[in-house]
This record gives sequence, C-alpha cells and structure tokens, in this order.
Amino acid sequence: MRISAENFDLGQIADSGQCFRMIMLDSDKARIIAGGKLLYITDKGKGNFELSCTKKEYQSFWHEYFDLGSDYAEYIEAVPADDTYLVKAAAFGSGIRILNQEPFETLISFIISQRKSIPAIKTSVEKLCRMCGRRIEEDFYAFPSPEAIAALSEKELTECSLGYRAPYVREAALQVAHGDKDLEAMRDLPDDGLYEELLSFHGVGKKVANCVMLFGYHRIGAFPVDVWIKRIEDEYYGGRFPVENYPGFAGVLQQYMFFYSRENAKKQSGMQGE
DNA sequence: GTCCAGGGTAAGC
DNA sequence: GCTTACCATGGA
Repeated sequence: MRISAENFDLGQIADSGQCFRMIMLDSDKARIIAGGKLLYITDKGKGNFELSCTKKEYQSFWHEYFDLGSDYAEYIEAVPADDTYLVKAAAFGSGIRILNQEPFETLISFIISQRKSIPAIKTSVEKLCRMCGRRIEEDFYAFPSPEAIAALSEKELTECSLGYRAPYVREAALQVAHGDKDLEAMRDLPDDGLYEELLSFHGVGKKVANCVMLFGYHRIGAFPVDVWIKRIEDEYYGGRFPVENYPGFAGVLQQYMFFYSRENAKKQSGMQGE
C-alpha cells in the first residue's frame, strides 16, 4: 500500500539511535521489525512511501508506530531563531519522528545500551532475538517476550554479548514475566510516577529511564542526557539545555541535537557505514 | 594494541 | 547530597 507523509525520512530514523531493528537495505528502502511484524518501506520521493503491509495493518499498527498523526513542523517552528545551533539541528534532522515502540522492548534495549556503541547495541539485540524471539518468517525474529528472556540462563544471555548487563536484563524480564512490574499499567501513570517506576529497575538510571519514557511510552517531554547531549550542553548551553522553554516536547529537540552531533562527528572522523 | 561507547552501581566522603 | 572505581565487550 502507499501513503504520503511529511517530515518522514527513513534513513534519519534508522540512524537516530532510538530503535535498533530498523535497517536501510538501500538508500531509499528500509526493513523494520516491530510489534512482532516485519515491514519493508520504500521512499518513492515527493513524500510518497510504499509499504509492504495491508491497509488494515497500517491503520492498526504502523501509522501509530511511526507517529504519523503528529505534525512535526510545529516542533521545528517552535525553535527560537536566535538559537542557531538548535535551528540547524532541527533543520538537519527534520525527517526524524519519535517512534511508538513497545515498552518492554525499549526497556531491555536501553538497559543493554549502557556503555555500548549503537552498532554494538544492534548486534546484542539481534542475538537476543535470534536466541529466543518468535520466528516471523525466513530469517527474521520478533523481539522476545518477557517470559522467553526470563527463561534464559545467564550463560545464554552472556552469549548475546550483554557482558555485565546480563543480570540486569534477566532480573527485569523476570519481574515483568512474574507480574511484579506491569509495564502496560504504567502507561496510566503521570510522567513523574512513570519515571520513578522505571528507575526502580536494577540497571536503569536517569538516562535509560528517560529513553524508555521517550521511546517506549511516547512521553516526548522526556529529555535523556547521554555523553553526546552532555557535550552539546557544555558547548552551546552553558552546561544545561533549557528544557523548560519547550514544555512537553523537549525530547523531540533532543533527538534533533543527538542526530545532528553524531552525523557531524561521523563526517569528521570519516567513518564508513555506521 | 588503544580508545570509546545513547551509564549504572556501590562505596566512600 | 557529591565524587570515584569498576564494570564486559564490540567496533573503529
């Protein structure tokens, strides 16, 4: 089926560091695994996209997943003209959208993310999916259920290159599988309550909690500060980004800055691929 | 071989 | 409250 969309760039989203199972197969074609589904999506130019799913599946899942009901031009226009760095970052990453990912996948993925590069995170997550995720078709696997991960031994988890994070992943999966933590019920919590609940997971600190809020619960006011954002805050904002100037959507701007700074660093270091 | 990665924990102050 | 050592391992 076909759709049209503005502020929607497949390459930017795949490389934005918010999801780890979206891959560019070509400059205009991406493959995504999410919600137990496999999707191919092709950029046909002029804001037109071809999706490999049915219209029904698009309406029931992918439309929401890609956050295509939101107008991102509003966020970009809200940037004050005198903040030249943010203006440039927002223009550069204007095709990024904040995806609506599943809370459990987001929680586990970002527990894994600490002190790992994005390519290394992708490798670990993929190993985990192959080890115990449901096979969708051919060689593609869904992100595992809490029960499936909880059933793994620490040795098996270590084989997924989780390192010292293996017990964190195992404990979180056990808590969710046993119902000690209800990630779905947590959707009803206000931002501060959700934040506290996420922090109570072993291995989840401020940064990871904010990433799970932003990418897994679509709390787009959440503002994760990692090493890249910290550098930007120090260099351009006197040590702290004024999140209060962007009530309720600072997380979107965070993604623009994160993406912009990483792409600039790649260019300077002459990195290939990722 | 060296350095760094979308950090967090526990211990010490 | 605020520092600091330590954590496993892949990727550049």
